[in-house]
Amino acid sequence: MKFSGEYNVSIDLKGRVSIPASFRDELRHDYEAEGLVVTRYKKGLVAYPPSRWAEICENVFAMPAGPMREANLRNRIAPAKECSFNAQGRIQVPQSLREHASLDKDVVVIGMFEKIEIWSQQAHTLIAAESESMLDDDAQGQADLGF
Amino acid sequence: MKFSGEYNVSIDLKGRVSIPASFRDELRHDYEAEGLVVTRYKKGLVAYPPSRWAEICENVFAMPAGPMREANLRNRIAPAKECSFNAQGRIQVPQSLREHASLDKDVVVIGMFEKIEIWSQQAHTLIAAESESMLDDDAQGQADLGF
DNA sequence: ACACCACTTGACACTATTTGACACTAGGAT
DNA sequence: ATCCTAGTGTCAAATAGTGTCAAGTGGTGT
Repeated sequence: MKFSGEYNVSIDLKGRVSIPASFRDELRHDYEAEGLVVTRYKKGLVAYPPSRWAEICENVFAMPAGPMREANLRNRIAPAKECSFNAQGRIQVPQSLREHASLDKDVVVIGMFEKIEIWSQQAHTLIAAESESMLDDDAQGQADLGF
Repeated sequence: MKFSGEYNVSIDLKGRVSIPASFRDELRHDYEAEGLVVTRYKKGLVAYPPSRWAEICENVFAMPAGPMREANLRNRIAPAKECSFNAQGRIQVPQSLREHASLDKDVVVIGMFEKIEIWSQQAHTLIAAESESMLDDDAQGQADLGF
């Protein structure tokens, strides 16, 4: 049922991140993929099944030339790397992406249905707090949604 | 799979820049080239496989005489230099180009499909932050693209 | 509560790639 | 002619990435 759940995982000393088994199963069964395409996203990273990624690329390539297209190419498409799982279910995240997301030891991996987000624990705490206060401020919206 | 990925590389004390092995492989296999043509581009540099560069030159030469053609000749075609790899996979970037892009110690090399961009770390941080804030401000656009 | 099992993590050895260093060459200026 | 600077070729050290093993961890079912 798509990627979901929040996992604290660790990164080994060479920069490999363990991807939870449930996500790997999901990928194998629903996408027939043995890897993920990882790229920058805000102060963290996102990962997509390769087939999803191909669609996104199409969309970006189809944009009219201009600063928006440039920005997407430079900050999303260009830094992306396809990473495959090793025997233990880890992916090697390239150094530049690790640095971008300040991944050092503890990382949080979150299933977001179509995509998977990867954050440093600090960054995740921050963004989660931000989101929480947005929700707090919108009690009506929450109620309307049925929460 | 064309050039892609973002790499932090360093420049040696004589002005040679290491080109990532993956780009060199790509060049060898898809372009049968052992070097790159480097030229100015905004506040940084771009590098093209020689065969691509030849096409670009054709296009510029074919332009009708006028200030636009002049500008392209002066700022893109004229400063270009074909650089070949040394045994360690480095290219010697001419001084004038190094100065133009303020390359001193840490440089960022980015695969942009048909071309490769080369920035000083500072310049890249700047331009990436700019692009990121553009993307942030256009949440709808990002969603439409599938991100 | 216990034993079991699957998953995650740390570690290590090995390979590939990148980097710093140094000696050497060519060309320009004095 | 000689000095100085910029560039070249090459070596070897350092760093980064890969594959794999085995110990740890947490969850499951009985």
